[in-house]
Amino acid sequence: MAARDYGQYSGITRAMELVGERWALLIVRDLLVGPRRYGELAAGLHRIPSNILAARLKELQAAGVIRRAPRSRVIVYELTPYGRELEPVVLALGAWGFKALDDPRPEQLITPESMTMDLRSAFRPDVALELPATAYAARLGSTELLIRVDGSSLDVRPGDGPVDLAFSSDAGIRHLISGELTPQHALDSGTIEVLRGHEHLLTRFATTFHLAA
Amino acid sequence: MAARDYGQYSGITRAMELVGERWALLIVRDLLVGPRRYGELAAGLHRIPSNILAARLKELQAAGVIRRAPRSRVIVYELTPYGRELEPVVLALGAWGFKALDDPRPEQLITPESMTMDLRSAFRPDVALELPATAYAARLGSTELLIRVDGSSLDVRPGDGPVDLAFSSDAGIRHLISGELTPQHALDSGTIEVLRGHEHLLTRFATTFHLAA
DNA sequence: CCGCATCCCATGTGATACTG
DNA sequence: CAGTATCACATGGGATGCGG
Repeated sequence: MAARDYGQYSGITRAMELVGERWALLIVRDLLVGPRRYGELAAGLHRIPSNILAARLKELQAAGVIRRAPRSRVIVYELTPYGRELEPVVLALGAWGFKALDDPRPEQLITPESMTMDLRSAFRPDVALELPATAYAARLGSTELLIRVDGSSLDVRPGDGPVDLAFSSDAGIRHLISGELTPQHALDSGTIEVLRGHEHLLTRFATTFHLAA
Repeated sequence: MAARDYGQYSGITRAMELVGERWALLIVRDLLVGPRRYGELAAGLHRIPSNILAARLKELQAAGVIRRAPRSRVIVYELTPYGRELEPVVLALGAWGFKALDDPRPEQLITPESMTMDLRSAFRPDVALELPATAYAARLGSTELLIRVDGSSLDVRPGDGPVDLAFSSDAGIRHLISGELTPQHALDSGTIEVLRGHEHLLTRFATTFHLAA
């Protein structure tokens, strides 16, 4: 149960002891989107065995990363302030791993939480600041997200609504975000289909969410 | 041998599949300091079993994170350009874990590589830019580092030399870096002993290397 | 000697079943 | 719904061997 230690006294080894075990940072990732119940975490990480989820939740509590909060008679897990300080770590990992994505295999799912954090990883606040506030609705597979960019702030949540640009896409959208695919090519190839709004807003999207190689 | 996957299509899960296994990011950390031979890696990560080190090196090569390079008739491992892009991840993890350090246990070692990366984690380029170029020599336990700050750039390497301030310290230096301890208190309590140079340069050190809580 | 490979055992993980 | 219990198995840890 105790996190095996590395026999070194350093910041990185300490971090690995606290959140380095399998699944731990994915739990943190999902909790960065918002507080979640046990069942919601299990659903978002659909391959995690329940005993492992239970074990990780205990370890992360002991490490001071998460806490159980009673919200209106149900138990939810949420990050502590210290746990929330893992956001730069998760975003950096997401940005790095995003570039190594290849075509999705059929059994690989996209959850609202994972897609939200991927968008946060790719978000460029400095670029967004120069652009007018814009709302997007994006659909990948079965997950629909409402993406609101206003100044340098980003808000992502599940669902749909009145937006400036609504589009659906397949996983090829990663090439748009990495700059390997122009918005026009993404449209021509059918990777992205605009449902509502002006196509030219896709360029704004691609500059707002961008991970250079 | 194949990294077990998480069944999700996202940047973070991809990253965890590539570098999420035990010891992997510590190997990356040490290689961020510079190319290393097999034996040097094994020495720097003194608790790693040799079979695990060999397995990780193969996996990291397959992942495109590291490569074997022949240097003057010996084999060294070094990061690929893509592997070097893990630096923000390692620094963020180091900065986060550093704050969770408590007193070192007797079996915990400080290696030149771990200390170098901890210093890089705490380095404030924007602060350093406003200060005159300064060279420090720091000793913690048996590791001696020569730390050169010039403008916004930082150079750390093992050894000693002519510096503006030379000091030795125990692990209590973490309180100086986190701001819980003033330079004066660090000196008074014996946590830090100035060997050469002016004591007031310790304040400069503490503002250059700082991790706010 | 360095750079691994092999062996064996302890531990962590995964799948499933089960309970308050 | 929120976990526990159980058991088979994969991985990690430590010692040792071995070829170039």
